[in-house]
Amino acid sequence: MNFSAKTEYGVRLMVELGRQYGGSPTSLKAISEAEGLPLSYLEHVVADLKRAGLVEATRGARGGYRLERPPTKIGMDDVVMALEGTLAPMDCFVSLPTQRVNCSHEVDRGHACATKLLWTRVQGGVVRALKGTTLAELVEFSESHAPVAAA
Amino acid sequence: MNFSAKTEYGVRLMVELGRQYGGSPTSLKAISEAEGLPLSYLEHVVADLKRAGLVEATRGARGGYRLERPPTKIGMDDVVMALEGTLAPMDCFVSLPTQRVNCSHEVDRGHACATKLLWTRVQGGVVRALKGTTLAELVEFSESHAPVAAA
DNA sequence: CCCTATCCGACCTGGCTGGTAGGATTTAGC
DNA sequence: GCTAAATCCTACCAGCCAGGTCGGATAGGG
Repeated sequence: MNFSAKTEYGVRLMVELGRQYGGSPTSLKAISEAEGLPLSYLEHVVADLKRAGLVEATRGARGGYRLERPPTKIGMDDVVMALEGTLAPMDCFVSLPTQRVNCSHEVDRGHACATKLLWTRVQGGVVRALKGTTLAELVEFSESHAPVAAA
Repeated sequence: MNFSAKTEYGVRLMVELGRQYGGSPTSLKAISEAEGLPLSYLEHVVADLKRAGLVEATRGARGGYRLERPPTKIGMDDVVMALEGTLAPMDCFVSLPTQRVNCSHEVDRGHACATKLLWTRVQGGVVRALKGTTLAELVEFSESHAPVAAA
């Protein structure tokens, strides 16, 4: 069970933007330097976030990115979903837009696949944990634990 | 976020063994045929389960595998952990044997990595979901949903 | 205009996952 | 004791894709 590094980067990026919320847009360059992440890769990451409507861009000089909504209104489930594409713990586990989750090898032979029950519960646990955490919390957490705020 | 196919196979295998609990050992061949999984790969899978003390083997003709404990005493966290190796949602997220979980880039620059809070919660959710599910439940589920028990 | 940004798509590559192969060892049944 | 049916063990392989790079187009501020 592993979230991708892309997701880690994306979350870090969002936290960084959350920290600047209300101010002028933050450039990717600044973020990449602050977090020590490859700039060119961050472009892809932020593209996902933008597509999901979590972030808005200002082009041109002195441009950059800003959050679309206040950090308190951003659930981490949205963020992770945008980056990860899905929250299914198993490939066969597709949750159609309007439907409930369902496993592709539903009743593939005699008996329904038992793993379905398990993955449903796991997914539930993950989603609950993510939904119950807002970006604002992470921002606050990172700030309260900052040891020496830039010497 | 994805569990490996190996884990899926392993869980299916355990369910199959759970179904036979109390009887004579079940051979991998039988399981591979029942579940439509490659026999030679199952050998690797079952090796993990054995190493974790979940399953015991009888060698030789008419041999096979049996559960070490009754299905009601087997939490799915043990099973998945044995197969997956770890339940950390991020690579940097190592839980040392005797210690608490901790992220390798702890206080890697100015501020503690905020993602730690998030991954801790997610992991908690997953572990809770797994721990709260026993193999017995899955066995029962798969049996109760069996439509036509072998025509 | 020029510098700084976002934007966009093509491309590359190492490692990991899922799977195979082959042989050694153990044991039940005849 | 042979043989067949199993587990066991180790080495190998192939494809996929995550993570990362690059080049260039577009947009906007000073």
